[in-house]
Amino acid sequence: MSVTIAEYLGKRTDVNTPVITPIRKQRNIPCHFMNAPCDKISRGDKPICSVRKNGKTLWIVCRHRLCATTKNIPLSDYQKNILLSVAKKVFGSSIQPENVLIKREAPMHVSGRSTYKADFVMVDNSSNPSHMGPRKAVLEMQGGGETSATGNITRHVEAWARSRNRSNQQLSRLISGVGTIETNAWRRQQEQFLIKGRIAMQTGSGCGIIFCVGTLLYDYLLSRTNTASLRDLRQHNWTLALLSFKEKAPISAQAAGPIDLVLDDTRALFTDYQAFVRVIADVGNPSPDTFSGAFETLAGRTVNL
DNA sequence: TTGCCAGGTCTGCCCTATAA
DNA sequence: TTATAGGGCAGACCTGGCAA
Repeated sequence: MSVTIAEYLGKRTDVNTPVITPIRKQRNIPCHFMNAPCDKISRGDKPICSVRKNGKTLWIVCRHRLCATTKNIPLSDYQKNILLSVAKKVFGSSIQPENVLIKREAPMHVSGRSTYKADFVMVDNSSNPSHMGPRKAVLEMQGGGETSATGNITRHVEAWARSRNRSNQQLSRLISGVGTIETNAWRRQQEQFLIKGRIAMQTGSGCGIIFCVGTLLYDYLLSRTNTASLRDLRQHNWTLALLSFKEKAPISAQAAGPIDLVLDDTRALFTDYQAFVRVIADVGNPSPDTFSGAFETLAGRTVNL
């Protein structure tokens, strides 16, 4: 397993120029994707936005890369474009920006004192909606997640920063022993997906949930579930949309700067939320050997069942 | 009303354990 | 060696409570 660094502080590494400059820990270095400083730099981490699994498929490793949810700062043009592309996909391509309502980190109340937060709540506020799906939706964004052996990435970046003959090519070399952890990303999202989706369904008709992920996470989810039984409700009253963002163009055709992300038409699922939850829960098979064989009693004796 | 603080949520970083 | 699974930790950010 290996990865390459795809973006460093909003700059793709697979172009030779301009040569990327290493950034040391400091505050107020702007993030390319939101109207706020890069918080990785401010806390002393390396400003890696995304990596490529085995040098190929993009895996986002910064929470702000796909679409930052931070409140009380103006949405950047980049965020607006991402959110509008989602709105067009779920509410219809004719929807206008002024009819897309957004709430960031919206509280979602569960029993007891606990409160979950929806990354976004998105509302179609147009007077004559041109779609059959929900007009209000919880929107969760998870472009990627963690990698294993992050220390290897840190050491790789530090060696690049120390190098006298520093180049983008050196920064984007394969880092071995590092893998993407789709399992962890899904593990952490699963609880929120179940609870926030449930809240959306209970809130009333016209509410749905949209889950935006990256290519690797989309493929991981579908490989773990039997979605063949799910009805395609794209043109009907879907309550769950699973969408995937991918790179816009082949790497060679890209200019310097950030990697463009677009929704992947080949990776999109519109279906019934409850049916999808059943499919998720239905991955287990009977396992009689788990409940038989050698056991130990609390007194220290071995018992075979 | 304002400012401070504690606590909660979310998520990336780093690590270990285990099995194939 | 690689893939998978999971735990501890830290930082950013937000909310609610409380005192001034």
